[in-house]
Amino acid sequence: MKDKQTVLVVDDEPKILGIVKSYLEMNGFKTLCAKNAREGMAFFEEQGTDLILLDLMLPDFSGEEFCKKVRQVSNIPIIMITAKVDEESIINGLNIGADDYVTKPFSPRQLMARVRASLRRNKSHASASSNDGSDGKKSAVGFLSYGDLMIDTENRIVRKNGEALLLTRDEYNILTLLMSRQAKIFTRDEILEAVKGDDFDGFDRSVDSHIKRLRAKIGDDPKVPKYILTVYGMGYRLGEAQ
Amino acid sequence: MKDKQTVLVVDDEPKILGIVKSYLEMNGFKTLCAKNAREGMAFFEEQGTDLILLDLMLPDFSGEEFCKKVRQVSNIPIIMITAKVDEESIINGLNIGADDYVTKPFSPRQLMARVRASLRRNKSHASASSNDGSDGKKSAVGFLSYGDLMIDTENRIVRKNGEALLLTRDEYNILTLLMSRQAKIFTRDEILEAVKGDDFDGFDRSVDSHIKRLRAKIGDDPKVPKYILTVYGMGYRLGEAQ
DNA sequence: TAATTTTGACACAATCTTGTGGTATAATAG
DNA sequence: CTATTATACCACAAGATTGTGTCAAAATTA
Repeated sequence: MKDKQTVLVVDDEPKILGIVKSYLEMNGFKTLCAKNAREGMAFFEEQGTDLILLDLMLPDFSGEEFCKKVRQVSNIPIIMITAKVDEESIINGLNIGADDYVTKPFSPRQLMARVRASLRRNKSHASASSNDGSDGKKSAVGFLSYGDLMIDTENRIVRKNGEALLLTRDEYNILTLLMSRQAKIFTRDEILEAVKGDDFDGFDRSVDSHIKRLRAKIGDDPKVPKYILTVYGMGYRLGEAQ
Repeated sequence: MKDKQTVLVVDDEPKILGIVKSYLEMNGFKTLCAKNAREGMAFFEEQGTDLILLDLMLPDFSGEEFCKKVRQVSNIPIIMITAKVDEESIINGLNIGADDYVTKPFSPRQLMARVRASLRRNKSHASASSNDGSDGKKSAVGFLSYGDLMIDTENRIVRKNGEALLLTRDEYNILTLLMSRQAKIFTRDEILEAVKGDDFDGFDRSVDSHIKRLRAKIGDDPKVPKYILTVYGMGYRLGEAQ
């Protein structure tokens, strides 16, 4: 079903190169390792890759230039690797054409998540991706729907009976999460992880606040919810009242 | 349906040990606590664990050595606990074979998320889980069925003739337990242990209450039960009247 | 910087769930 | 058949969980 995807890693620290390589390969990717920009360019031009992991601090010429050069001929995802302190370069990097970044030190989990996300995002642009909907109703690519709710995921617009709702970022993300797997019960932790990332250290109850606001906006009565159901002791899920 | 998974925590700070322990146990894990590497090795060798949480700064021999030793014989996930500043050791740790890390201070959520993610990842590599169905009917993964009852274990939905039943958490867990091994007689103690954990200190009688409520919800007449049978002097089991 | 929006926390009320005692009923043993 | 033991049932209290209003902190925008 799929050929192994290739990731080019450009970093001058051999340690990081080694770690990243081994984790990528553990996760089924083919890797090309370059210890400087020149080498990286060579790989990129000769072999072709599906994604580039790029340290911005390189010995020969800068990651920025590398990034620019690649962007002149290709749209493949580029993920920067930077030190956390260096916010300036992050902003700059994103400006120049990188798709995402990870800050050192990063966990394998984090890295793989970013890599997969970038590849997914890129794929969906390149080729019509299937809707992945697990046995749900068929729907057009880029749309999620449930009842009279419809989400245009491409443009982040939520409509109820055609009328656009003004959702905040988190509200939108939560609703999209629930809609993406309509039967599944999402625990508060899962919701927080999906929406805020796994280093959020607030309370579970903030999810309740979001759900409250969401329900209000989509016109769902908490006593008799039609959309967002509470599963006592577990979490929330989308579905019809049972 | 599931044995409790065991996590070995190796840390010389009693405070952290205590906190981690309590959160793990709250989340349904069995924990082994070791305050130094030697103790940890002993636990690992004698008891076997599913995951190790390892502080890299240990009094006797270093976490690195510990990690290496474990890696010589096992692939179980190892998550490092490190101080935030110590980037060097993080990189080093990942190099040596740790799977992930959390930096102090960490939130319980974060910790649990990492633990679960690591276990999930490891499991999917290790073995395809089977349906375990003891000579029962074949069924799709994620479903249990008996008569006109069906449980979608993925989404925690119980249906009778297609109609969803509203079960509480404990009711659901008990029913799932009984359904998971249809012929087996479960004693009240077994039921309590499976549902409430082994530190529950209530009475057996509460199981009766649950059974009563369950029977009412699934439409089972206690005088002539079709689903949940009482085995006098023993407990309960699923099955047809004898 | 100021104004506005968004978000997280908290307290309290409302709701749901569960454990328990007491008693009635049923099953078993003698 | 009676005594004994086990289970069913009920009502209610205790305990958990969730909903909501409010407010302050944080983020965003002007």
